[in-house]
Order: sequence, then C-alpha cells, then structure tokens
Amino acid sequence: MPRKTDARARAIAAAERLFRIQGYTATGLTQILAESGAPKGSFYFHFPRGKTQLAEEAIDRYVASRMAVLRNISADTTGDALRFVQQICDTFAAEMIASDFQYGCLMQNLANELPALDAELTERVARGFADSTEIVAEHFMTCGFAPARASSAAAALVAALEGARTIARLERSPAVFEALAEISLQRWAAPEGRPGLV
Amino acid sequence: MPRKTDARARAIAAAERLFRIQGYTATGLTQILAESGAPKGSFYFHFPRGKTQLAEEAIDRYVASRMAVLRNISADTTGDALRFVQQICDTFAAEMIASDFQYGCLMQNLANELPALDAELTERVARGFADSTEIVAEHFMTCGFAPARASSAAAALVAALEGARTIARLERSPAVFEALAEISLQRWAAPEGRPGLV
DNA sequence: CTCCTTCTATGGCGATCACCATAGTATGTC
DNA sequence: GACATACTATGGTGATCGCCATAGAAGGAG
Repeated sequence: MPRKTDARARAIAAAERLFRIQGYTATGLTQILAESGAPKGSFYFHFPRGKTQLAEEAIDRYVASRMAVLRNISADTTGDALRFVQQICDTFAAEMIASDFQYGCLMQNLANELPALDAELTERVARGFADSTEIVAEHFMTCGFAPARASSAAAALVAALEGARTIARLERSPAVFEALAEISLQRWAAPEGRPGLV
Repeated sequence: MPRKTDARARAIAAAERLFRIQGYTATGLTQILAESGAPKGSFYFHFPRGKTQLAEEAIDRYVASRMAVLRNISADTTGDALRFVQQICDTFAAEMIASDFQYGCLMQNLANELPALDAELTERVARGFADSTEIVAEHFMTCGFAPARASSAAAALVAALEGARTIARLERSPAVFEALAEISLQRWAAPEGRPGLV
C-alpha cells in the first residue's frame, strides 16, 4: 500500500515553513493547504488528529534536520570548541540571511504559544531542545571540558542561539550572531585553563 | 478632563499578561476584556485603532518596566560586570519562578509573530531590544570594556537571556539561567585581560 | 436647566477558524 | 468483472475573530 501522492509531505513542509514565519495560532489550515497545493478534501484523511498532528510531524522533521546540522558541525570540528561555536553561529546566520530573516525557530515559536499546545506536542518541543543541548554538551566534553561545565556551556549556547535568532529577525541583520561568536571566541568556549585565541 | 475609570489601564495590563503567556494572535479581545473586567462596549472608545493600539501601549509599558529593572541592577553593581550579569540572571529567574514559568517576554513573543504586526508595532519591539542592549553595553563600558567588546557582550547577553526564558518555560526550571550565570562568571563578563573569579 | 464629554450596553457585521460528513474518483489486486 | 484501498471535492457545522454602529447612562460646566 504505497503512497500515491506527495500531498501529505507537502502539507508538512508548508506547515513547518509557515509556523516558523508566523507562529502556530496565526497559521490557518486553509493557508497551509493553499500554499502547499495540497487539496482540502483529504486533509483529515492524512491527518486524522488535525492541526495538532500536523504540528507534531512538522516538529519531528524540524528537530531531525536541526540535529543533523549540529552533528555535522560537531564532526567537522572535533576537539575544537572554538571552531565548533564559530561554525554554528555562521551556519545559523547564513540560514537567516538565506530566508531574508523571515524564518524563526519552530521549537521556539511553539514554545512561546504553550497554552495552545497539548501535552504531547509540548513534550516534543522540550525534547527537541534537550536533544540539541546534549549534542553540544557532548562535543564540549570531547574538547576536554568537565561534564558539569560542558552542560552549562551547552545550555547557555543553545539559549543564546535561540535569542539571537529572534533579534536577528527584528534587526534584519546577522550582527547578533557575529557578536555571539566573538564573545565565545574570546572567553566562552575556551576549555578550562586554556586561553582563548585572542 | 480627567479619567473616570481605570478600565483602560486594566485592559492594557491584561493584554500584557495574556500576550506574554499565549502570544498575540492567540489572545482575543474578548478574553482580554473578560479577564480585565473592562466592559466590551467602550473598547473602541479607549483604543480607536483597536488591537494594534492596545499592543502598542502594552509593549510601551513592558519595555519601560524592563529597562527600569536593568537600570536598577546596573546601579546596584557599578563597575562590577560579573555581579551585574549574575544579578540579572537571578532576577529573571526569580520572575519566572514567581509566575510559575508561565510568563514569556512580550518583546520576544511579538517578534515571533512579525507578519501579524504592523510597521509601527514592529519598530517598537525592535527599539525595546536596542534600548535594553544599550543599557547593558553602557554598564560594561563603565567596567572598563572596550566599546566594541562591550557592545558584543551586551548583544550576546541580551540574546542569551531571551533564549533562556523560552527554555526555562519549557523545562519549568531556572536551570538555564544558572548555567548562563555560571558560564558568564567564569569567562564571559570578565574585563579584558583580567581573569574571572573562578 | 442645557450642553458636552466620558464611558458603557447591545447587537450584529463579514470573515475566518478547526473540523467533519457525504459522496465520488483513481488505481490497484484478484 | 468485483472489490478494496488511496485519495479528493464539496459544502457546511458552530464558534470565534476583530471591528463597529447605535443608543444611552453618568457627571461636570455653563
């Protein structure tokens, strides 16, 4: 029983895009279906639990791709915390520029509308953050950070990246990411006792 | 021609509260008026430009109080960047706990729904961030930071605080703020060339 | 008293919301 | 041919959205 159309996948992709730009509540099903070209008639065939299910699948997709990006950068900068942070900032900034500063982070957008979400969806968002943070923490540990410090640095970095995205959207400029990278280069990501590059 | 009731002020306060918890689009006028006890009939008398105007006044209120908080902390920790950062983290974390992790940042919530906002409102949000950042940057400068580094550190800190709020809401825990304070204490907020406390 | 301002009550505008019931088409397998 | 699965079209549900027109109550100023 193979799929015959890609209407389902297109709906998920459109939902991810629009949720990132406008937020969850502000994005109507009508708009999602119109943008994706998916037919209206089959929506509840593909997503019996409605908008909630659509959001769940959208965030699964988003989290997976985000973690893949982080893992790639981690592999590219093994043992080097400074380059790791720098490259994350660069990548995030490049994404923002590529979307003309329209895209926010899906996890963040959903997190800021918590009362509109059910428990299942909330849990997925929370786990998305936890998993991302753990990838970063693990990288820091392979750089010689003590476990506690690796966790703290990872949590702080993930938080900073989220906030930077918000501000970059407003300013329509990647300057915040550059500031973040600069500060991290000088002090933040340096392993204990070892001076930074500057 | 003095005001006779406080219905207007109560509506603004309720709007600020609900926008922080639920976001802009997810909060209806009906809910705002119900919660504030303000009568429905007089809404467009007090706010002729409707929901937009209400949001503008709410954010003015929010930004003013936020800047007051930052200025107070700055005055309490003159010349001491480490204690400044630490106290900001403490204060923000305490706010979160006090609201049982329900309140987000109004500026951030609005920034994540940009397409729903008109230009005027967007501009106010952007200025709120810019002004907050400048207060932080000025404090860092009085701590002996070079101007460029003070600006970078301020931008990074403001971004990190925003992200921390989002994550703290999800985790229902102030742990992120503690991580942020810890990392800053060790490396971040230290003036050039001077080692951190730890 | 009249007049004006400040504020509120009521009711409804058109539009959109998420959701769903019903029916029908297309493409398989047997 | 029969039959099932995969998918879509249509149309409408009740509820809620922001907004507004009309009317009137309350109170001070002249």
